[in-house]
Amino acid sequence: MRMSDQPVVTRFAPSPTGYLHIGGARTALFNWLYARGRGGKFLLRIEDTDRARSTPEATEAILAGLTWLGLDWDGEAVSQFDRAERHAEVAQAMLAAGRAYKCFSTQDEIAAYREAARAEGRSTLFRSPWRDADPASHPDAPFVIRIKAPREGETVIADAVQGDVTIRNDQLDDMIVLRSDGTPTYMLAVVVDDHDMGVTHVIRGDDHLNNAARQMLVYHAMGWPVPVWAHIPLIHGEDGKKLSKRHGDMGVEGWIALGYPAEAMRNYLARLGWGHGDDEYFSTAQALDWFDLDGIKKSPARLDPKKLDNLSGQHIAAMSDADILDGIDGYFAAAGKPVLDAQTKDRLARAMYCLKDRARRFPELIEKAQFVLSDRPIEADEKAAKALDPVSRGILSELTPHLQNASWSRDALEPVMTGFAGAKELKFGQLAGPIRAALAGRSVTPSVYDMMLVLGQEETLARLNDAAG
RNA sequence: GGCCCGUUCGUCUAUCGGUUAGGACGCCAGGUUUUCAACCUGGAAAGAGGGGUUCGAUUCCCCUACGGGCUACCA
Repeated sequence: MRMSDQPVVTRFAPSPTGYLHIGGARTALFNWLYARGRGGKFLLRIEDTDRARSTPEATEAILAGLTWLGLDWDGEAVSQFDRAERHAEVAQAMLAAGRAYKCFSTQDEIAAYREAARAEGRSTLFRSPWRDADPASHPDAPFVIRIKAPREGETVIADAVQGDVTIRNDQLDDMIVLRSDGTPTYMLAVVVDDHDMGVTHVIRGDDHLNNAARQMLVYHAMGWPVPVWAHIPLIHGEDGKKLSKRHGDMGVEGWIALGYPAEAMRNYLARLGWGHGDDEYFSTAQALDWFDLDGIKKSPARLDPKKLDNLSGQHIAAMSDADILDGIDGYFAAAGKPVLDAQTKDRLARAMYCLKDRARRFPELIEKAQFVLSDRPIEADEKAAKALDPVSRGILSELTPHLQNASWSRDALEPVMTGFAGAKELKFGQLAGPIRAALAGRSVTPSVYDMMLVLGQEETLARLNDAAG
């Protein structure tokens, strides 16, 4: 039975040495989409074998990032470090089977070997003298276990994204699988874990493409079925270079703090390096339905915040009020602002219908919601203050009586307002500006009618009178 | 240095030998408009370079250039 015929099992295997960055998030998303879209399993493994660089905080940040993105995993996250015994066991098994050997070369000897090789222009791959040594000649000294790599022929990686990638076996060295302190190396650990976890599809960054050839050695040595590989291109910054701090290489919490909803991030990330015809804006359900390995591009993609903004605006407009409120909660938490209290939420909810389709990110929505979040007296910002010059204030004081007896609906208000503007020979804009300033203290707001409706007659008149002075 | 991968408008991409090389974001112009967001119409904008193969190449092959990755007792 081929791996590709079994129920799909994918995994995301980050090393907890920092936050979950955008590239990792996309890798996780691809794995999640592939598995979930096929009724398969999506597993999580924390590659924490590098004790010096791994931190629990990083693990927490990664889990939090995945959770925010809505990428749920099956079962408990596996700690690679906890499985060290099993890894060592496999190394011993390969040793016993003659597929691996003890190497007593010291690090100094190896370094010297490489230096000489480089000087002579030879391959710097280390060729251990212990590969075929008689066990009887083994000294009583520290050793590592190296796998016996073939030196003839070639290894073909049948990659679902990259196609067949052929590596000559003389490019492979006898990599170390077990260190002298008895701990496993990454190359051994990934293979053992992927095998034990039943992973059928390994979807990961193409920085691992060459490693796949080395890892295949372990599969072969153990007689294990090789998973389907899919090495996806890395994401680059706006300048086409590797992601840097300047160019979007922040943790997902950074994107949350910028005010993007999770569904927008999923949409945008999925669209980066993967495509489904001309579809740009789509739901997670559609992505689940459409996602496939053969739609993945082979070239790296760059981040485009403008496009993310555009998609984000479309998603916010389409989200339910409750989802938006939840999203804003997350945004406030990530941005280090106080959580929304019930009253604020209630106010936002009342105005949501006229806010959601005019904001691309949550901060923009909050900014436009100031009219309903603020209480009297309304403080005008600089631009709004300008709109409240003496002439405008006069206009407002003339307007209020007309609103006093108006019935409070858009249909009723509209003729009153336009009639007033017409009588005063004002363009509607000349009237709307001051009203906007009086009601919101801002120059950028939802439509004046919506604000009046949301605020109610009493509050509207009070604010108008406040401004009219 | 060696090996591997990549290269279509500024960006994300479509095209799976024959297209006026399509779409989206962004940009420019105009329209709509009470601000913003949005919307409508139009526009500029691409096959890295060079060789092949072929009746015909963006598409297949080779070389070069550029970009990226791997080459650890890191993951």
